[in-house]
Order: sequence, then C-alpha cells, then structure tokens
Amino acid sequence: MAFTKRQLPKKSESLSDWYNAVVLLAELADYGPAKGTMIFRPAGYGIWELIQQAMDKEIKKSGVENAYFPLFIPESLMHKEKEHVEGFAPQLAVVTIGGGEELKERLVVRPTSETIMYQAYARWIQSWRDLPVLINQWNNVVRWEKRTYLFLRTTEFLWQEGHCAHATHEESQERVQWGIEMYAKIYKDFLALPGVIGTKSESEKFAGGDATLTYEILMPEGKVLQGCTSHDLGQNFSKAQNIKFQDKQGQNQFVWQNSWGFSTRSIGAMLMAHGDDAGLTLPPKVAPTQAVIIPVTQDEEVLAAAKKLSGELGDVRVKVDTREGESLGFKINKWELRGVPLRIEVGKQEMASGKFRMVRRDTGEVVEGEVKGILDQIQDDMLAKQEKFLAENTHEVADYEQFKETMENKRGFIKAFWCENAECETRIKEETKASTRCLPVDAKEESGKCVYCGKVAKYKWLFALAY
RNA sequence: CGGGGUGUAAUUCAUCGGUAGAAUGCUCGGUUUGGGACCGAGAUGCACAGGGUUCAAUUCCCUGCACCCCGACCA
Repeated sequence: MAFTKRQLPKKSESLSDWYNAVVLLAELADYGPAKGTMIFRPAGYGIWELIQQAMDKEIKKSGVENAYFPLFIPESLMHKEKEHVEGFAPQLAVVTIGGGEELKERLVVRPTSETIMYQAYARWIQSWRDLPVLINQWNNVVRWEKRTYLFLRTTEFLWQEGHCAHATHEESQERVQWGIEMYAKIYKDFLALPGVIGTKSESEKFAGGDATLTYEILMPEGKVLQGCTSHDLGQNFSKAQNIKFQDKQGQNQFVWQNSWGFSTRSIGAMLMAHGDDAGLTLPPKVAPTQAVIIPVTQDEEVLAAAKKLSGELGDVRVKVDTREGESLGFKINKWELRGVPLRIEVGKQEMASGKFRMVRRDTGEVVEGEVKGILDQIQDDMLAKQEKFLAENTHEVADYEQFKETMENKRGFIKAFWCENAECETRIKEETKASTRCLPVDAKEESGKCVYCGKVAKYKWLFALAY
C-alpha cells in the first residue's frame, strides 16, 4: 500500500486505531487472505530477524541446539496429556483431508510442539547418559484465535520453542529460570521493554505444566501483555508419553521437562509501547534501518555526499533515501512514521559546514556526535522512559475499594495481597476485569490479608487488565 | 463464539433502485525541493460471494465470508 501519513489516527486518542494503521502504513505487515493470518513484510520480518539473531546466540551459548520437528501432529498424540489437550482443543486447526481422501487419523497443525517432540524424546532417552536433551526450534504455530490483531495475536505466528529434558527437577527448574531471564534480557536490551518476571497463578499457567514463569509488560493504555513464558512441565509429559531413563543405580526414572517460548507478539508489544502521534519509534538494536540519510535536494553533489556518508558509518544499518519526486518534508514524515531511530540530513549547508544535521526520532532533538554513540544513547533513553512509565503505573492498594477505584481510573499494575484461592481470583476478575498477572519473583513473604476475602495472604500479587 | 459496526479504485470515503465519483496514492511531461510543492495529461472498478425481490440491484431482503470495535479464549 502506498504511504499516506495523513491517514494515521493519533496514538494519544485511539491506541488501537493508531496501531492498526501504523503497522500497515509503515509497511511492517499486511493482512493475509485467510482469516487471522498476517504477512510479515521485509521491514517487519527484519525486526524479527534481529531478535532471532540476538536470541539464537544466547540459546546456543547456553548449550541448547536447534532442530526442527514436523508441522503435523497425529490427533492421538495430542491426546496423551489430558490437561494439555483440553487447554488447546478450542484453538486447534485440524487437517481432515489429504491427497483428496479423508484421513484415517486427523492431523493437528501444531499449536505448540510438546507432544510431537516428546514422542521422539521417549525413543531417544534411555540412559542417564542421554540427558539432558536440550533442543530449541524456530518455527511457526497455529492457534485458532477468535480475535486477532497484527503481531499481537494472529492465527499463525512465528516463535521459538525450547524443550529440554533433565534427570532432576532442580536442573529443569534452573533451565526454566534461565529461559525467562534470557527473555527479559532480550526484552530490555533489544526491545527496550521493561517488564515483571513472575509466576503465573494456577488458573493462568500453561495447560499441562506444573508452573509457568512469565514476563508481563505494561502497555500504554494500562493493559498488561504476557510477553513470553517459560514452563516447568514437571513429569507430566514424561509420564504421559513414557519418557524414562535408567539412572546410575539402575532405577527407571521419568525425566523432568521444561518448555519456553518467545513469539512475534513481542514485536507488537514493542511497536505499541514506543511510537507517538507521528508514527513508530524503533529501538536502534532491533531497527532494520538504524539511520536514514536524506539528501535535501537531488543535486548530484548532494547525492554523492549522502552516499559517501553512508559508507563511512561502519556497521550502522543505514539507508539513503534517493527517491525522486518527494520533498524534504515528505521524506522526513515518511521516515518518522517508519520509526527509524536517527535521521541525517545532507544538503548544501552540511556540505559547507562539514556537519550533518542529525535528529533523534524518539525525542525530536537535534544531536551531534558519533552515530554509533547516539544510537546507543537512544536505546538507553527509550528503555529508561518505559521503566519510568512502568514504575509510575504500578499501584499498591490496601483494600478492595482502592483496588476497584484504581482499576476504574488508572489501570496499570495493581499490587495487592491475595490468598491464592481461585474463587477470589475469579470474583475479582468478574467484578473488576482485572486478572492475576503474576507473583513477582522478588516478592517477599509477608503477613497480610487477601484484598478480596480478608483471609491470610502471604504475598502481594500483580493484577491487571490483560491484553 | 456472543453483542455491535463495516464491506464500492491501491487507500480513506461519497453516491444512488436505471451497471459509479472525490480526495490521497499511482503513471507520464514539466516546473520545484531546508518540515507533507505545483501545473498539465493519464491509468485504475465483475461495487466481498451466493441467493432472492424487481422490468431493472452496488443500492432493498436473506445466507455466507472477511475486516474493525466490545466481551469470553489466548504467545
């Protein structure tokens, strides 16, 4: 689609209209012809590639190897773990016809790969010497979501899913912890998105798992998005799929497992969090184009100077906008919309002075200095801004009245004592729409009273309106 | 999957029971260019799909589908 920023709704007025428009106008994504599907255009896929590169390095560094498992899962396999299949059943896409004939056994398009990977693990793992199994895969999965949203919730999405099997629970739990911390690092250092690491409640945890660690991100309108998760699967799947090994004493043991996933949803969160009325603002580390050089005129010497400059910026990802027939103002607006972190203008003035006019996308400030350093500064400032927002919108409440009042007027994270009884959780959700997001990992044990029922509560949980 | 809304050019929309129009975008020519330039000439439509009603449907009705908004589900 052609570029027209005039059509961009104001972020400050309507976040979802702004988001939908900006993603299309900035040419990050487009709608696919089938329901709920999306096309990742080069500008959008480029962001994912940068995230992948950074994360893949971390994954491999920790000893996990990449592999690939099939897209289709025989339906019977899905049914091995009861809670798992029940949790995913409403979201499955199932192939019933192949080669023009009705299939004897229907094939589920993977919504996640636990079952198909673990049937192989069951064969691969025999001895304590075969452990740990440390495997990750970068792939696509399909979940038939009722309500879709570009990047944030699509029928098919891209992600990585790590699946490890260990001899002991402790070792598996370490990996679960490692996963969420690695994700938090990517979110903070690359996407400039601070969040809260915590444990999911019983009702919110992964279907078939024992415990789920999550990274929860506060979005601009005060709703909270589950950024990614790392699950302690205990022995649920190993018992269901008979993944056993003989230990050093010759005893048969079930393995302890974990899985952890990080999806293209992260891009959506990042786009929504940063940006303003003029368009996107990409954190430099995940911006496919980190700096754009705009020749002010189409004069040959100006174009030559712009091209020369682009060659002098080392490994900065830079683009020179030599497109004809667009005025300076038009180009500036175009690149602002696309969120390129730094704009460099090259014209007669710059050629005379030898100093290029550089403008930061995030603040609009005119800056001087070395490009690499400026980009690092932008990255840091963008994170700091989000951290401030997160801190300012985390509200501790003493009683239920305050809870309701905060949900109605401020939203954001609400920190309150909860007795961990599912009934209180459900009631709170029904009455205020706020659900438990997590028990932060750094929460201290205290003696308090549940904000809802007044019974003994040990911890302050985080509640929020979920995305 | 429940409630609401919308489907007309690439996009945003107008129109009208008698088979379509604007703005933006696109193409060409020219003049321009320091925060969305201008003039001129063009190209672009099975009016979402299928069924009705009607002499005649893009328009009215039904069904389906898609998209958007609000719920429930969710990385």
